Amino acid sequence: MNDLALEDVYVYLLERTIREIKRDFNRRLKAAFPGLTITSDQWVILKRISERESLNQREVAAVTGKDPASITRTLDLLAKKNWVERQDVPGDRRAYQVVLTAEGQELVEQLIPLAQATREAGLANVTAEEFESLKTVLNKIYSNVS
Amino acid sequence: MNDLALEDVYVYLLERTIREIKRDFNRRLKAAFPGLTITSDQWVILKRISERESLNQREVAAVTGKDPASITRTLDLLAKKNWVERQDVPGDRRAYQVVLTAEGQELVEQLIPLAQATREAGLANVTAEEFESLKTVLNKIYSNVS
DNA sequence: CCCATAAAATTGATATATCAACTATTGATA
DNA sequence: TATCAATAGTTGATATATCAATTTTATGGG
Repeated sequence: MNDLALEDVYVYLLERTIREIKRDFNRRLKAAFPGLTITSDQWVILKRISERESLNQREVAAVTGKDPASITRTLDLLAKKNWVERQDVPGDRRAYQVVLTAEGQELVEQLIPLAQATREAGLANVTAEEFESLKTVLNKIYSNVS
Repeated sequence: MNDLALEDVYVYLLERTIREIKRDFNRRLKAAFPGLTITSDQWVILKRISERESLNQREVAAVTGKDPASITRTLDLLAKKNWVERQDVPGDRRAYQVVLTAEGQELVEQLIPLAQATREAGLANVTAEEFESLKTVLNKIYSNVS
């Protein structure tokens, strides 16, 4: 990082990219569903929950790549909005099963096209090879530093 | 994002990578300088300031890719630790010039090798072509969503 | 069966991000 | 030159991340 041009500071590029992706998602959200307040982080959690029969918070953390502590707090928000519910797990009183409410289900269905469009817009003109390379490099870096 | 395998959710890959890079930096920091408490975000700001003769907070925001509001608050922390100083700008009473203190200078000098090592470790076994491709794709995505 | 240890979730402290509102100042222009 | 828009910075509200500590419950080995 010693006097590198900004474009060679890959952490900077990564952060900038993520920031803009999230901003893009929020913009689209606001345009398509004015009045709806959901963050992209909340969306990811809802979406991942919707993909499973049942999962506990630990698993939500795993499938979203987030910290269990963050999950606890974000689920509180999502529960307050009546999009998710914590249910007791038979046989393990430490854990909760996290499920979408009917309202949460409906919301996810509504937002899926927007999420897909956002993804496609982000990857427009990125070739399949480039995308593969992106994944390869990110995985390399990830395992290098893990 | 519709039922994509996790590894194809590139936002997930990006976030995961950044998170682990920062964690790696913090681990190395703690190992090499136990007792020193500086976050990787603070480090980036210090380093960027050290590279210029003088810059105002707006410019600090620009060269770090961070929000002016975040810069204000992080500079407060850095000033409290006596690593940076806000100086009046002659001719513009709205702005501050941000400079490192002697102590801040020294700290930056000390940490540069660690930052370089962290960078190199992260990019180990990433080829030059792969790195170029990474930059290309991130820039493409960035401009797609901006 | 007991106990040590692990696991699931929560909480607290702190740092950062985002966006909007706000203050103070500057600059452009009518 | 009076005014109004733009700029630099701060602040408030809210969301999220991280790490450590804590609580409650499970579990495996003796």
